[in-house]
Amino acid sequence: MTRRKLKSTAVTLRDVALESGVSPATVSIVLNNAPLSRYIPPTTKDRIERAAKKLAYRPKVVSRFLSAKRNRTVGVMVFDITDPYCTLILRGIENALYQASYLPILTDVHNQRGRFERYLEMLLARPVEALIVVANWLFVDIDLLADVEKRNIPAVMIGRELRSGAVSSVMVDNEAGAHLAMEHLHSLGHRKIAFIRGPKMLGDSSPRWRGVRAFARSVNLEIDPALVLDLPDSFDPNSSYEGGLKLTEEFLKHKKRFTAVMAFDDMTAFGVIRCLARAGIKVPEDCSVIGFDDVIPAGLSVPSLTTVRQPMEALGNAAVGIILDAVNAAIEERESPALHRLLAPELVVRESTRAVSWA
Amino acid sequence: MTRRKLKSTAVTLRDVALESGVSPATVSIVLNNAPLSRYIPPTTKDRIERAAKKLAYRPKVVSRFLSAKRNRTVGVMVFDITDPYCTLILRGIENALYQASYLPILTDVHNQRGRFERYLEMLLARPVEALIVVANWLFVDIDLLADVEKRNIPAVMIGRELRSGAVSSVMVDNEAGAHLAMEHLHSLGHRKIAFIRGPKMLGDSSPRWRGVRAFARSVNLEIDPALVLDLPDSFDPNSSYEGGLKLTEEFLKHKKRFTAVMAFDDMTAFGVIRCLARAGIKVPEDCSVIGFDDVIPAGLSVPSLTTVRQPMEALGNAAVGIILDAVNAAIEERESPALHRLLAPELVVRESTRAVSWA
DNA sequence: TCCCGAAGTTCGATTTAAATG
DNA sequence: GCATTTAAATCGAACTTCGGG
Repeated sequence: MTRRKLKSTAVTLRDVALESGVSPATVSIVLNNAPLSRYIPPTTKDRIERAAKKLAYRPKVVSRFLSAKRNRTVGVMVFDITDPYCTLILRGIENALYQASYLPILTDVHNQRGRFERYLEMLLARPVEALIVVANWLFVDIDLLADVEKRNIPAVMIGRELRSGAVSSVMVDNEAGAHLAMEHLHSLGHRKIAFIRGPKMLGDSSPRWRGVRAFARSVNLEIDPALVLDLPDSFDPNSSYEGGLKLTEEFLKHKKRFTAVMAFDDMTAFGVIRCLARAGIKVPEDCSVIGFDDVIPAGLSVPSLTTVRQPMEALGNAAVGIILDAVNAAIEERESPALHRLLAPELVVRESTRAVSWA
Repeated sequence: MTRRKLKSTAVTLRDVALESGVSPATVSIVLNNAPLSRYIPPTTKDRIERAAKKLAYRPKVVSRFLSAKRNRTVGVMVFDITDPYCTLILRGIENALYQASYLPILTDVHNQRGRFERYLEMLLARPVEALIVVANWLFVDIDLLADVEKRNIPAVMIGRELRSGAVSSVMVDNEAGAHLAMEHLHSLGHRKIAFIRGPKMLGDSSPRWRGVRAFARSVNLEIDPALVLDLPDSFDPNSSYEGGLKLTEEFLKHKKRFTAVMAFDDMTAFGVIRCLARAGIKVPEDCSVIGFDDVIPAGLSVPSLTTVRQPMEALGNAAVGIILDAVNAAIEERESPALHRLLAPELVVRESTRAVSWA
């Protein structure tokens, strides 16, 4: 049988009523265990329940929450689903939503502003009960504020902060993370460290650099300006890999000696390692490399990557907690201020870093 | 301002009507550019349009498509969103859906049967117009057939075929892919090839092996049974990486000489490379390794991985095409048979394979 | 007193038939 | 009779009220 019957066969409350020989009202009362169901005899209840089961009846959520103005759906926007960073956050979001019996509508913005706007409209038009945005780039701004705030839809951003406004945020503590990385390299004896900083556009970049400088100051480590380069601003998803590659070439060209590279993120670190490999420089024997994020490939590559882990599932989780609280607050007519949470990163030591050889 | 107004502010047609001083009907007519709008003077139109803009009015999809029994939403189920294989397919699905102004509800089954069932219920209860399932494991079976077919919801599976039933499928041509891989290794002079086959449970495994044997026969290549091992059946997402690692150890223990390894998929290949590296065997100098899938890390690792690319975005695209056709067919009360499409794979030559050294 | 069911309500956008000037 | 506008019915499905038996 590969044919499809033409008549729609969605099972409705009425069907269950017909099947069990009672009225829709009775079915509703029994199935929802409403107060009135006290008066309904067990035999009838049983009959109804079996009929519902037999027909695989599920109340449609749109109808059910018609008057409650709810639909147990939240909109999720990611900047690039192809980016493993997004993937792990998504896992955290999905998991938390599942616990709460919510479903996510997923939209992938492809790092394009136009796409972001169109998707935002589509999500608001559903409408969704709340919005979670995983965004590192900054094109998410006035629009989010204007439209979302006007409609009072709880919103939270992961990975970026939007001070001023009703939009909450959840982020990793970038400064602490950079501190962790520096501490690790320093404890391995590295003193000549090259840095590939993030693009200036990126909100993560400056706190990480702050963390680096703070640590350097605290141990009297000198940072050679010639060994500091910035990833270019770019919307190309592969840009940090390419950037790591090219900027490492720069370092090598200048003939400045360094024993370790601190990359802005894991993708950059992969680019760095690739470039060093080409130049015949072995990681970690000749040079240590540390990343940031702990994206899935980090543990798989050869050598596996030492990195600072963002608690990505926890980020997703926290975001869901925030918006669900806000949704409940709105229902109970309570106020709910925008929240801004910082989550602690964690150092993951693998193979790409090693103590400097004094030979 | 971090406070949230208490009154719900969903803007409705009525609000626009109030704002512009006309009736809801007029607003609807103007905003939809309905035939009747011919008679409405530009001044009124303008007033309405400005009011709509000012209030950021968006017609709710559920209301709009109430009579049409549609909601422009499809359910997407993936077995593990953390798997880069899923990620690229998702990109294809998302893209095609976007073109058609549909939105996906994403569910991640975590390779767990119970989760699959619960999610299936939730999606059917929405309801969604159609269902796309990215599944390699086989727990998707009778249930999908029973419930989905009962409700006449168009469904398509990516990566697995469910002959018998109304469920369509889209897959890569595994046999052709294996053939491609073998041809490549053979042309590089490899004759002693070790094989790590997929888990028996997996639908992909047997056609790939068929492709291997067909090619071997065609060039009179002998396959040493001692150099053929199977990945264990497992639901652990990391299992193929671990499997590649362990099975390669087996090969090395047996002291059988081989110059190339054909891994079931890229993750397995990463495990293989890791194991070889530990044993001091260089890839590709001492041994070539080829994968299957072309997941994102494949191009990033050192050495980058030669592999057989599944056209994953195209898979997602094709799936969307199929279910959208089916949805339209249902609306027009046409029949629509289940479709089964095979897409061609592509060889991607990178660094992990090299001609055998005859030295 | 206890149980049931017909009829009406809910959401918001569209559509129709009719009412204005 | 014509150009504009609108009140009211409709859609789907679950839920709720109220009165009858």
